[in-house]
Amino acid sequence: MNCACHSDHSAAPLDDLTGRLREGDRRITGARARILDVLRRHSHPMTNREIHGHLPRGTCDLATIYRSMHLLEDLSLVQRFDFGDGIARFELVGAHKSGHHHHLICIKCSGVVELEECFPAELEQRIARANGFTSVTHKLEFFGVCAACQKSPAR
Amino acid sequence: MNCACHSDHSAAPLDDLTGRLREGDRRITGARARILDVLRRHSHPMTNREIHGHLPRGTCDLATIYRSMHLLEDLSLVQRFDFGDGIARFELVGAHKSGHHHHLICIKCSGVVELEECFPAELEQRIARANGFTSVTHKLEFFGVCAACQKSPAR
DNA sequence: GTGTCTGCAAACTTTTTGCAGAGCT
DNA sequence: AGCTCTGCAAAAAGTTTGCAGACAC
Repeated sequence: MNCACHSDHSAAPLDDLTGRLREGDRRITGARARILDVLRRHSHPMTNREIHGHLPRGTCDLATIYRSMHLLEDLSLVQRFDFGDGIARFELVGAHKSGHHHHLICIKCSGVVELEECFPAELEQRIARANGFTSVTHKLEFFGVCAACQKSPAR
Repeated sequence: MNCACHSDHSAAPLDDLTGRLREGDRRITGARARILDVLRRHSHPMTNREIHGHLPRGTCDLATIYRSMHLLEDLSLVQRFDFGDGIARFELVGAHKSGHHHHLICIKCSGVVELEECFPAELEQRIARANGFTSVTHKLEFFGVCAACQKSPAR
């Protein structure tokens, strides 16, 4: 597999966790481990509320999840996605070979497909150069109707 | 360029306004005309708060702008964009040749460049087919550092 | 005149923040 | 023990909604 990342992705993110947290004088807490646990069991982006809902109730405050996601994002352990509804969604980095990827979302059932395809790099380069921009990246998500929802008349 | 849009966007939006509103038993009101006026003077996506700020104060309530944007969006007179910060932005359809287009946004100064380039249509087709999806569209925005901001050390 | 719109105020949602006590090392 | 983290509650910020009066046709 073509992956520019140097770390061993087969290692569970939890293994990296200790080291990465230590660097920043951060602690390994029950809440953070539990959050990563939920993310590890779901291969698609989740909202903070969804993560909260998948934790045993009373186990972790919603505010703690918001704070944890900021931290985990800074540590590059999770990636933030935006499906256009103004609600942040997070996915574990390493669940897919490369951190950068996109999604195909069903507008009926909200089902998500993880995509390998990406915006052509050399076209992005051309756009950047043509406009004098540097460090150009992109946000890209696809929306459509999945096979199942095409059949169901209602919904 | 690869643009899947079939409609003719060259007609001025205001000309369409009367007809389109009539169809739905809607009125042409001062507030709506004023909002379109502001949008016509700005070629980049604006937030509702920005639109509100550009209107003579006391002229139009923020709630009215929110309601108007929903209406104008339904009538396809305005297009909604999402720059990833959870704030809706709107741009007049017809300000650019094709309704469907994307932006290149400076992460330092928030400057916006309107782009002609689009995600390759036949690659999108392939993604749709490979996953059994139909009616596939996409949201795509680019982020980088503009020429001016590359020079200014601070900021 | 009739039905749609608007302003105002209140509610709702997502996200952030202050603070005191609990937890990790 | 020392500093970080968490829960709770309150506060931002964007957006939506109910209602009575104003306005378009």
